[in-house]
Amino acid sequence: MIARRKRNQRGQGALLRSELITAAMRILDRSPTTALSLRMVAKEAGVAAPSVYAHFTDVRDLMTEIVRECWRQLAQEMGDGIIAEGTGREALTRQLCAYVRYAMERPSRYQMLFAMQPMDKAEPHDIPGIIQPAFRKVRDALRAIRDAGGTIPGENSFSAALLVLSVVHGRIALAHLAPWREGNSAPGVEAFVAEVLERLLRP
Amino acid sequence: MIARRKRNQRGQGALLRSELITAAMRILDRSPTTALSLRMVAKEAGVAAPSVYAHFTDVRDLMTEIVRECWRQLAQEMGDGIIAEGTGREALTRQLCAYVRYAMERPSRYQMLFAMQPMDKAEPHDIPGIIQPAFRKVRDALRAIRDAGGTIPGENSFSAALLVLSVVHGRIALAHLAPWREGNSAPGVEAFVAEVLERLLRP
DNA sequence: TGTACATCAGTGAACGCGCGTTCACTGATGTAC
DNA sequence: TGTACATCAGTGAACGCGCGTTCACTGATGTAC
Repeated sequence: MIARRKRNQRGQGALLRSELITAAMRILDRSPTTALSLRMVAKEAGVAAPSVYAHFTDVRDLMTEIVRECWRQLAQEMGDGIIAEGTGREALTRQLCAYVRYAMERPSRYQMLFAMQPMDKAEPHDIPGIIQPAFRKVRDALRAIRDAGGTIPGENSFSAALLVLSVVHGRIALAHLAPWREGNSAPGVEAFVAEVLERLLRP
Repeated sequence: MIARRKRNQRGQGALLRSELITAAMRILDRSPTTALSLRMVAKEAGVAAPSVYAHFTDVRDLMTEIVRECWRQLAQEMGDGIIAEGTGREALTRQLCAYVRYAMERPSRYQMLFAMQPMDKAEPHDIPGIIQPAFRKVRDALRAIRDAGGTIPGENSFSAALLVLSVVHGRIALAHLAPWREGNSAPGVEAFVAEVLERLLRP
């Protein structure tokens, strides 16, 4: 049983918002599913279901913010990888290995990233905005490689990043379908990515 | 309203099984969602919910067979592409274009392929078996290219196929996140794949 | 040729469940006088 | 310093819904005699 939560102090009501999101992360890390619900998240946070409405307009808003948080975390772990010194190519490799590790160690969180249905054309959608933190990191690394005189696979850093992320995500998705197969472990996929990168950055 | 279906003749009860699966396909083609339910499928087939149990042990069995059918169709469309004559490389390109077209024109069906959660380790799972029809087609085409003296990207046709399918699936998944963006249309993705293939098959 | 019966394909009602959302509320905490 | 009051964070009960699954059943169709 989840312990009943102590209510926030006056003026600190907004804290519940982030507590709800981290509760969602705990659920995702614990179970191999993408099927989150508002009630599950509220329960995990130790709060009654209606309390969610003080911080999110509806269940879709909640889910969107959870996905956004997943992308933000992924981008951050990719960023952490790049802080260490090294050439552009090494930096890119570290970045993508961080990406693969995130995806393989937290499969449910990763699957959330791509589970979002594109919304109605009528209402404003900013899936690109949600994805950008991670995409930009790869594009910038490729740009650095090109500016240092290296070869990148594509006309510009944008299309090169699209290719690189396609192959990395595609490989991860296939690995997730059959995680028990040899080669589909985290190190297996990392090795695959390193090898492909080597091939793609060859002049 | 779905018309109430005429019951099958005696001895033809098994027909309902395939009718249920094609009903599921109709739902997927009509709506941009992967959230199928047993009751939705039964209703679309013009049948009461309990009737499903004569042909599938439970909802999971039904869903598994629906996914299997999606893979089978995909493999078939890829096969149709290869019947025409041409070099191995042309055949592979046509095959992958068929793959891309299937994914872009029937996004919900395509998303089903990857929405299956890997099942409990305890029970037998044959996701690889489900995927194989499509995977083998690509591997065989690559094998033919190599046997004809061409270069393939990887030590053997299996790892080359893994690379090729990774990049194709990855690109499609990214396109599906933002289908309204230029370049994420079916022809845009087909062009991307053709370009990448050209690069990967270069000696 | 007629009729009783077995089989088969499928139904209708019901179950308990979790879902998103609403509403009026509670009770602690700070503020004004 | 004491007290009335407003605000704030969150609750409990209820709603209607669709879900998967069960059960006893119905009614058409073929078969045996």
